[in-house]
Amino acid sequence: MSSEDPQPAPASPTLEDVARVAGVSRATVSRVINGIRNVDPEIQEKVRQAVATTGYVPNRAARSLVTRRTGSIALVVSGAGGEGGAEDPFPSRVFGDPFFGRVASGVLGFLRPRGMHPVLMLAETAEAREQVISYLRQGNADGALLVSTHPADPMPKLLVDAGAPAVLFARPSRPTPISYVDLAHRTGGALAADHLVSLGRRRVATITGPLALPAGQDRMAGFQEAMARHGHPYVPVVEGNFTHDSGEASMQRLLAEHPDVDGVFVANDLMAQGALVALREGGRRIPEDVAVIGFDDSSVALACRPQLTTVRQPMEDMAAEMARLLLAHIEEPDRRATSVIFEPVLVVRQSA
Amino acid sequence: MSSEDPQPAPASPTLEDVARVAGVSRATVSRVINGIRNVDPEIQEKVRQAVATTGYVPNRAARSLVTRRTGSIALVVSGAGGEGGAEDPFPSRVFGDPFFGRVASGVLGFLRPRGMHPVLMLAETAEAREQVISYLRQGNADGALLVSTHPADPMPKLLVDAGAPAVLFARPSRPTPISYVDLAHRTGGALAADHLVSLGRRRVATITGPLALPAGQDRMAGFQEAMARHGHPYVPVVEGNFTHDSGEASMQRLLAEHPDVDGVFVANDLMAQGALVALREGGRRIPEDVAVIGFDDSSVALACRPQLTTVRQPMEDMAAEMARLLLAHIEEPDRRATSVIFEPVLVVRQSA
DNA sequence: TTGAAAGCGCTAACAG
DNA sequence: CTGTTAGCGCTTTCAA
Repeated sequence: MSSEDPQPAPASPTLEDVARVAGVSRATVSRVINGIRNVDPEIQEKVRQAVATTGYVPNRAARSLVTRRTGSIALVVSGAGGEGGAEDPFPSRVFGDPFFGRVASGVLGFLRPRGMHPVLMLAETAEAREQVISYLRQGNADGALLVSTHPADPMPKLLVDAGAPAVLFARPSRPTPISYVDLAHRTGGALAADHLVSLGRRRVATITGPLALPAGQDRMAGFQEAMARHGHPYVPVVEGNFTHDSGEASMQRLLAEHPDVDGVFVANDLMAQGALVALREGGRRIPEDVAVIGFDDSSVALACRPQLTTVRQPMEDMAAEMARLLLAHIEEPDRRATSVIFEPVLVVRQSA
Repeated sequence: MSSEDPQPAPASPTLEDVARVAGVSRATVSRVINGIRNVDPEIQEKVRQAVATTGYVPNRAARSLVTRRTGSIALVVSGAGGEGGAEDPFPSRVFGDPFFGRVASGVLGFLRPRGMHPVLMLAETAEAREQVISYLRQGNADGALLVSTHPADPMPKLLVDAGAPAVLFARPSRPTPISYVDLAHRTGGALAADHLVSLGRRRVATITGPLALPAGQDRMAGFQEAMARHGHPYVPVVEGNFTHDSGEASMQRLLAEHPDVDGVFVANDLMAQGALVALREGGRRIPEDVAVIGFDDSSVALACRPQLTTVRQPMEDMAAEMARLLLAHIEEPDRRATSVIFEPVLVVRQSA
């Protein structure tokens, strides 16, 4: 009541301490803490008191050791590539992409209420990939969520071989027995085509993503097929790589080769932003002269002038679904690989 | 040599297994694995062999339990706010900001070679903040890196009170005995002023960040002071909030109130991008009619047309320094709080 | 230089 | 419904 005894080491209290204070056994305290029934309500109350007065928090390492669960999952962003130069801009590039933010946000939203946490990892070199696998094998994380940025990414196979629970964002380029969440990219492309046609555009073209990527292929194919259905079997195509600059360059090429183009479907918003720049420099008014449709509905769609009409990918929902699937795989290790496909929707703004 | 015996459960090998194969004790294997000297080279070799043949990887939970180290650190992005609506866009917003990507990238670059990993956490509500503290107390992470987005953020104090090793990005608004890494914002503002003056601009204005934030204050003050030194004691000011939209709106106001403005210093690139839009709509040519200088040198600076002249903040280096400081605090718990201030540099492009 | 043994803090049978 | 008893896999004195 007067002075504090100098505690030599305020080592955090353990189950043992709580048990002593509550006058019960460690096991009982453990039961109360883990919400296992079959504990006398009165004793439960006494334990809760003791927890409060001691300021007890369970030690996760000790718990993990026996439960073989960590409550963490790895959130892996992978590329391909063997070595990667000393000054590889890969990390900045990928985390800087608004894409990643939405994935992180969706994952966190699902994981957090469940007391789980994502550990950020990069897997862009062979060494980094080994590190991820080893991390999982050490039991640092219960499973992995993988966002792959390269068609030749060896990571999916490595995860399968390691027997680690895992879920991919997007279908792997090579068939792999692994769960994934994806978007109906073809439908997205078709949505864009239908809208351009309904706007009366007839001389349309498309700037695609990397065609080695299923998403790149499918957005283009969906667009072409729908245009064909509308009686336009031939659509000029320029392949981009999803960056702002490639969008600008591709649009310049398109303009040079097809100066009369009146509508463009661009496979992501970042490239569409670049395309807008090229169009303006080419003296085109948007959407009067050329209508532009992007893809993703990322934050840049709103930053564009005019604001981008775009095919929305519900990234947060997709990411949450990935987390949900992963937890299911963790609960039930022999679960079969599943895929969940989301439907895109067209968001009409000012560019088309 | 012919067929594989069906292993009932290929439970991962333990130290015990390796010891048996190598014909030594657990303790010796442990020593070899942890690189402790005083082990006979021959035995070392034998152990290494055994590790290889068994495919052993140390179990981190077991190790943590005794070492009291996890090899993880929390990377916390915090706001303020008590509750946060059901559909709080905070997570998307913050992770979508190119800012966050660069921090993550810098942190990862430093941590990875040291075998440590960041766990992503959000702390935007009272509940979430408690979760972070509890996470640290449970020994899930050895310390925390905090990126605060709000001047009234209670997180710094909570961390100090919890006695957790922690390092902040940016000086806390309220004096707090905690280490942080920051930028010489005043110098940055001065750099912008000097450049505008050297360009012959005399009717300059500034769009600031939130003035409740030290960074917002300091960038403005540095700019004003330098302008005063150049003989321009009065500079029109409009306060923005670091978003694209607020940049656009602020510029519109500036244009209405000071139609003859010929130079603007905008406190971040995102707002500068918005300002560019407003200027173009106002019929101004950039940089001929109005020179614009941004701040950060984020990816949007390059996406702007014309490309933004901007004050570069070496985010990746700053983030790496945060990680370095944090590890120092973890190694040496009684270490005094330190601050490290980085110098900004002006990156001249086309907008000024 | 090496081994034996004692835990780290917790959960999970198994009795009672 | 509660307590006793084994460990989980590792590091780390302490002896030898």
